[in-house]
Amino acid sequence: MNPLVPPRSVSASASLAEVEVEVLERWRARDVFAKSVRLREGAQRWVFYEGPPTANGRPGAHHVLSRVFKDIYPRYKTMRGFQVDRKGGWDCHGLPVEIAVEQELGLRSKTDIERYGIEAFNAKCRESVFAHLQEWDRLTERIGFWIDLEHAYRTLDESYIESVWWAVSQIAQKNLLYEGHKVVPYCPRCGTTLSSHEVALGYEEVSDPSVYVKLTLTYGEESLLIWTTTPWTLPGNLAVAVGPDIEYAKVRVSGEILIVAAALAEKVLGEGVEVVERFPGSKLLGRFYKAPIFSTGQLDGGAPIIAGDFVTTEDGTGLVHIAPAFGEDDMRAAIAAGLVDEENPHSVFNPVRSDGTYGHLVRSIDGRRSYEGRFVKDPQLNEELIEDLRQNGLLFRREEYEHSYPHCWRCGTPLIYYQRLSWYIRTTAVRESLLRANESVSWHPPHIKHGRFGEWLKGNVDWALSRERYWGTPLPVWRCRYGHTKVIGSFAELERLSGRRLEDHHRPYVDEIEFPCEDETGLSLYHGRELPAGKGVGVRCGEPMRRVPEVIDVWFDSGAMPFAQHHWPAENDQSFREHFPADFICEALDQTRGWFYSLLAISTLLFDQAPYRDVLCLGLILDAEGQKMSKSRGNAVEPWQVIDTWGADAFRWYFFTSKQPWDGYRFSEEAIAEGVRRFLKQLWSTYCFYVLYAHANERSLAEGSAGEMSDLDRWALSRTSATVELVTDRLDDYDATAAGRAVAELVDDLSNWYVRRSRRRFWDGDAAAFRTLRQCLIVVCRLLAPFCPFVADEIYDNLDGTLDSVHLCDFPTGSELGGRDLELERAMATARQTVKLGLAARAKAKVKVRQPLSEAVVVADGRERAAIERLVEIVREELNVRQVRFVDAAGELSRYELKANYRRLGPIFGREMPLVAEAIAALDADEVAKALLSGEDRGRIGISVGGREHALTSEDVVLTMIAPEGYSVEREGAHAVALELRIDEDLRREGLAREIVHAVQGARRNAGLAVEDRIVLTLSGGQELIESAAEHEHYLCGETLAVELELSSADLTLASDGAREPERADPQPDSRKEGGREHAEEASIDGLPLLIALRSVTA
RNA sequence: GGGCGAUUAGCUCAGUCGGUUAGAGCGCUUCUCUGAUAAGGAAGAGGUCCCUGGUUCGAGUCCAGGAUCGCCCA
Repeated sequence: MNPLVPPRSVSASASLAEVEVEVLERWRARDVFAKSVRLREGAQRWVFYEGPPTANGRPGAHHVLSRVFKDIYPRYKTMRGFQVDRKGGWDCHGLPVEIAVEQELGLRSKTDIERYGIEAFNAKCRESVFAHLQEWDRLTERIGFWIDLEHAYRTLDESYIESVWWAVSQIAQKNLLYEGHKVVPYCPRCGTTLSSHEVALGYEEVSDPSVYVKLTLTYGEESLLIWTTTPWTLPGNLAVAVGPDIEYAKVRVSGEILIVAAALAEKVLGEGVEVVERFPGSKLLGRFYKAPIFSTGQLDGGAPIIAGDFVTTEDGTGLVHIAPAFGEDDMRAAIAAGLVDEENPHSVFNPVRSDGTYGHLVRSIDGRRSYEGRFVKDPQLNEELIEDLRQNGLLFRREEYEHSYPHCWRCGTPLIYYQRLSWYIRTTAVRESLLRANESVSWHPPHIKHGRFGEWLKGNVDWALSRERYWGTPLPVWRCRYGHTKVIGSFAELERLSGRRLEDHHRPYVDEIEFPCEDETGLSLYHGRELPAGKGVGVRCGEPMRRVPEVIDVWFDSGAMPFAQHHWPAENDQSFREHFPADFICEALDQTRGWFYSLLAISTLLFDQAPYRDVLCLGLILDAEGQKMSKSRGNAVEPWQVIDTWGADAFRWYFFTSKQPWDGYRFSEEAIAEGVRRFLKQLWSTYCFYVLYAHANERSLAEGSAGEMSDLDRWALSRTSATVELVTDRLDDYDATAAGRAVAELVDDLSNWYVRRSRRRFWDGDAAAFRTLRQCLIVVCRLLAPFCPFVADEIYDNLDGTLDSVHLCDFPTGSELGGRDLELERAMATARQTVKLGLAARAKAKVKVRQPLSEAVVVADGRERAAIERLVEIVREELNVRQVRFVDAAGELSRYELKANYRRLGPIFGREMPLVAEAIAALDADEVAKALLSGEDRGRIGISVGGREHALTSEDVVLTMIAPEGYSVEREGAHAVALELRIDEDLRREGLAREIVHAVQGARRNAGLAVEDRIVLTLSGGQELIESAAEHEHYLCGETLAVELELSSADLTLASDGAREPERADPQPDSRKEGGREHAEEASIDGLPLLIALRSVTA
């Protein structure tokens, strides 16, 4: 078999989407993915972690985005020789699943769920998780994302849960797990806290009353002026916070002395207020004001002024009312000031009940009226509270305040920030380790590291781990009535303690497990209750332990995947160690607070190191108008539509090359179409060209003629090697964009330069040309394999096919094609530049390229001239001139313009640079050019600026050539091309012959002939045309594959009734077999009529 | 309100170490080439490099402030 002749014929108009489906079939049949991994067994590992998606929704365009980037680098690394296992994963737990089920079942609250039954509810969740699994699988395969879904980890699996439990128990052992009371967004109607994601769904612009309240100091006449937009929180007031470094002022206002931040005095109290005294906030610390504000039975007599780092002078008064039960800042400040015990939830005064109404303690300021049972966000209540303040002389002013405020996205109730008990991981204790671990990570783009992610880590707060929900990994904490707690780290341990083994450790089953408390000393979570007799230190407690009701935040699930996917440490020790840490992960930018963080936090807590080395962050996909895609807007892209129309490779190519992935995308089908047209089709067409001509020349190629390598061949190989080097460098840096664009440029050069310039040789069956193009195309396929795995494999399989798939090949190296020839690459660039100038000169003179000209005069010196001379045949043919003549700097065509080279001289002369430029411009340009270019007069030409002498070298100036009059000239930089425009008879007739050939080729095409079909040709027409044809008969026949040529200069009378309309390609494919079918058409050349009649004959 | 990013031709995007004529593709106009191409080539029109100030001999590029958009957080 001849390797130069591909087995399959191909169609230039094939549908790539259909080709892809065939390739997929081949992958399945040949088991290529598994083989590609197996092939590298024992090689150095390169580890990829799959960030698990949830399969309870349909996959969208953004999933395609992340999945193709998750695919390209593992493919690349595999081809580079690494063993890259790709274990899939599914995120199975969490609120999105629960919400979907709630909607399906028509449940509206937690009470509804509990009435329905947790067991049945969770069973529904388990089903719902994989509702769209099939579509996910289908899409994953169709876009060529190679990942092992058969052995995917699933966060709901028993083995996975056990590993998560182990992690929690480890963290507990390090004393980093605690139950704390923090302020969280809470929907009083639904009776549940909301995650930050849910909160973000419900922001609405609202107008709330805002009040300025005067609080008189316990010692002294002055009053603090505070500001709040939530009057209902005032009964929870425990303190006022000031900024210790902020300047405050005592201001006299209608007989009263008020204290406000100095910077805000005029804004709040009006211009020209009388400032009595200025002092720093630190002077207020430790003083007290009269409290409580409303009658609550707390704080008899007064409350303290404390420090708050969050206090600003942006708005308000610079004095902030502190109600620890209702604000995170408030809580932190109160803890810092020692007003509240972080460990003890009962130390916080919270006057609001869990349904959002005041408890019995809240009464009016005078204590006569009770506010018990009033809903705190009720506008009417707030008006009453304000009126109460006014009547008691505490209200300074009341305004309306417009701001965005979160509402429950399910029921629309305004949320309240509310103190709530939940379980926390003390990540703040390892903040430094987190930052250190982050330092070891390479982020793409780099600014994430110290920007978004680094900033987030610096502001780290403890991880709120628990959720008061149902469908999740149960929090493995058991507790007895005395507060002794036990954190279970394995199923075996639970079995040992309880004597029971569960098949399913989800709720509600795990909730039923009880065991006697073995605790003897642990009292850490025992709050203020008296120990019963006989339960003191050193005595076994023995009380039944029950699991706390919470489940674990799903982010902990996915963050535990490095070990939980292997069921480590219970088993697979080696597997885990071989796959930790990951070399590469890739997710969208929104994961900085999600998976990127949960992975890093858990890994740092357990192993004190980062779990990943390189992270690629992807941006968002916006629609063509720059709007975020969403189902409700109706602008979401349906991936299947794109794939069915354009193919997966086109989709992938768009994501890889249209822009840097982290910048986000403005999605448009036109952009994908352009990628197909400009790249995939161009590559495909080049490939089809090769196959077509290889088949046409099967016989001569089979004879094994070696052919002779030309400079163009050597250039193509070197040019390809250059791209290999660049692509490797860019992919190593996770820059698929630049890498892909480099491949596209190579393909463009191969198609529009190498092939175009080599057509003749392919026609003649020159084996060297075939060998070169085949080599280049195969390397292109190997370069392209990670990007467009389908088309790359299709072309490889037909052109080479040594291995079962291109994906089993090694990635190409720069040296395998014989390395670079930099001199030749430069020379070709110069030659192409010369051609460009020559074509521009032709265009300017309005002389068609088909008309030969006698001479092109090229102005070039030294290296440039040598380069063009080396490739002069290419330049000559491309410009269609009989000869190329050179003139150099000393020649008649050359005149120069002289400019200073700022880049070089700037640093030397600095501020004198303008003078230098002037001095250089004043020199005789031609003189300088001659002197410098000849290289003989180095140092002779100098300038004098500011008393300094400087000898000019050729590097110090920029010489630009000016062309003289009389030629059609184009120039750029230091070289120019002029054309001799005089056309003599000889040239004229050759031009006409070329026109005739062109017309006959058109007729061949119109007749529907194959490129290799021979013809019998009859031409009749104007005398000049026929004479030209006769003179160039050999050329004409050779070009048009005419085995017979009949010429007739008989005067043509063209049918005016259109009876002789040129025939179009015959739609019946069998017409050629019979041979001899006539085709005739008329053409007009330079105003002369020409009748072309041809008939194909069997060669 | 805070953090991060973006802003270059009608559209989509490049722009290296700061260097004096800011590029490419698409689209538009004119011309041209073609024994593979849905293509290729040449010319033309099209720019307040978001704004203001600063550093510098010199700023699309560096610094500060601001505007607009996006994301994340509050």
